[in-house]
Amino acid sequence: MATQNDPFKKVISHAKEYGFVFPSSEIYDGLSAVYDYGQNGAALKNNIKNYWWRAMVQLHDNIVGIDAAIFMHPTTWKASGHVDAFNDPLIDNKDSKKRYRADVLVEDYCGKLEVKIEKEVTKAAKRFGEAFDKEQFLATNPRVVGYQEKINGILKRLGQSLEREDLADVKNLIEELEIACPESGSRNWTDVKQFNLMFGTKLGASADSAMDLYLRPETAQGIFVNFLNVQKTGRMKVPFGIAQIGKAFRNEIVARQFIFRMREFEQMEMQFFIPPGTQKEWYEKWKETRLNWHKSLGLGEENYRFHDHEKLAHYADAAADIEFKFPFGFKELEGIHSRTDFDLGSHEEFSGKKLQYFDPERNENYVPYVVETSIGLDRMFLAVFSKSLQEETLEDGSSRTVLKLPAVLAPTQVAILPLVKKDGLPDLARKIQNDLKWNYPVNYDEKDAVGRRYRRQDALGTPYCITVDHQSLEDQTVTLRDRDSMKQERISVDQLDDFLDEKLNPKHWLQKI
RNA sequence: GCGGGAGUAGCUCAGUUGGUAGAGCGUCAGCCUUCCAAGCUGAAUGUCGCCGGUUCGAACCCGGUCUCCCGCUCCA
Repeated sequence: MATQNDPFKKVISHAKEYGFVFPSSEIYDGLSAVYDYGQNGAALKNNIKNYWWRAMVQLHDNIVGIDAAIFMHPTTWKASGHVDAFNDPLIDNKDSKKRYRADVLVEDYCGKLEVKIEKEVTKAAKRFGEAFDKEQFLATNPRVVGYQEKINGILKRLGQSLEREDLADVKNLIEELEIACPESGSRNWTDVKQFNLMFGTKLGASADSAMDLYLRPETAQGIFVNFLNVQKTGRMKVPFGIAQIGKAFRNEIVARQFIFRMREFEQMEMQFFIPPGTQKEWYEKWKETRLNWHKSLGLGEENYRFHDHEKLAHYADAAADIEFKFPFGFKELEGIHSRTDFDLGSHEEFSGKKLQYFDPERNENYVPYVVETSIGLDRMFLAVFSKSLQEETLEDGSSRTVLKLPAVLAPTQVAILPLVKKDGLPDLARKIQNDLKWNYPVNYDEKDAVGRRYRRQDALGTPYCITVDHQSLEDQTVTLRDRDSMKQERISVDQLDDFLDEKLNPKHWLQKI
């Protein structure tokens, strides 16, 4: 891209220029794929969190929220499967510059051998007709047996090498098998390197007593390990949910696209514990509920779609993404996963503690199934921000930049502007500001022509501007200007609270769900 | 990590064959103003990403390095 007309580039520079998102440690040239939220970004982000928390926790009497630590006992990540699944041996082809997973290359090679076996079977089946005994053929045909032994040998060696992290041997294996790059046909490989998607760190100040830890790669496990704590102390009855907002960390090989994929990111998720066998129904229910939450913000229904996973993660029996139309296309915004009893079951196994629920209706103990909703807070921020940023051409042919944030999320919800900064107008404006600031984030501005101030507020996404003029001094009315329509109406000062409550109270927004 | 592109004021960018930086917008102070940016006056802000080399002299040439963007690779 790199053209200044690119809408995504506009998003990034607007985010910086107006105090929403800054590159991290910018005075030191920044840090790759790490960003800081500025004064307006932090406010917007908090408002998004709040909107989610209200919808999920406050409005559901069977969902509670927790805040688990980022550090967790290392065994957590064995139980969750991350230690295995987040470790990839990668190898580059020096000629084609393509990167592959080394184990996948070897497995693909074995796949080709299996195809050869299949061909032999097909040939033989034709030759022998009715009398063909497949089992016997597989066990006795020397060529087929040879192939099969080779496959078994390769996979065994691969497994052992990966087990002891003997990456040199994985490379040897690739060379011995003369595996070529599917793209270039070249056999000019780099060494195999292990990529761990989890960030490691140490607990304990002295090196010898230190314990290896990971920064959590997902927040979900903090909920699973607290399942019983919450269920018992909260007297929760299945079905119930535990929600959490928090940071997670993944050492992505490539982190890109501004705040869409960061190495440090924030998730808002809820794990819903249900009786085994009811997962299908709850999965559908949460898919719908979550989509409605998104729609309630009014960013345009056409910007959302579901993407059902065909290839499922190791823990899931159904999974879908809610995708949003970002400036760079439809991408995952939120995931809804039917996680089965994988997590709790696995933690039972590794911890030796029972993580079960006695269901009085069924009169039995079971490990609850889980349906998860997990939304990337930074992605949600980007979705809201990028969709709201608009360049409008006005009737007179001029243009304005306006950030049409959902009013309920705006960092500043009301700006108070004295028409001129004399004749006592600022005094009344300040008085109105001091009244309103108890309920809303309010901004006061008296510098420059009022039209310019409107545009400034437009760029910040402030939905309402209140202008105090000379008439205000006489009859206690002000003009109230709407960001999106640019229309103004005169309203009495003592009606402001009612008007703003109608427009800004999250209640009215959440009732649309 | 590989390949390509790029880094000059808060933003967008200019900078002619190497002679130590400019514009517009924005910001700040003030003036003028009764309702939708681009009236007036004044001001601040850059070690031209960083380090090194060539040169009397480097934003410009060379080497290295960092960061960002795009495409691969990876991705619960």
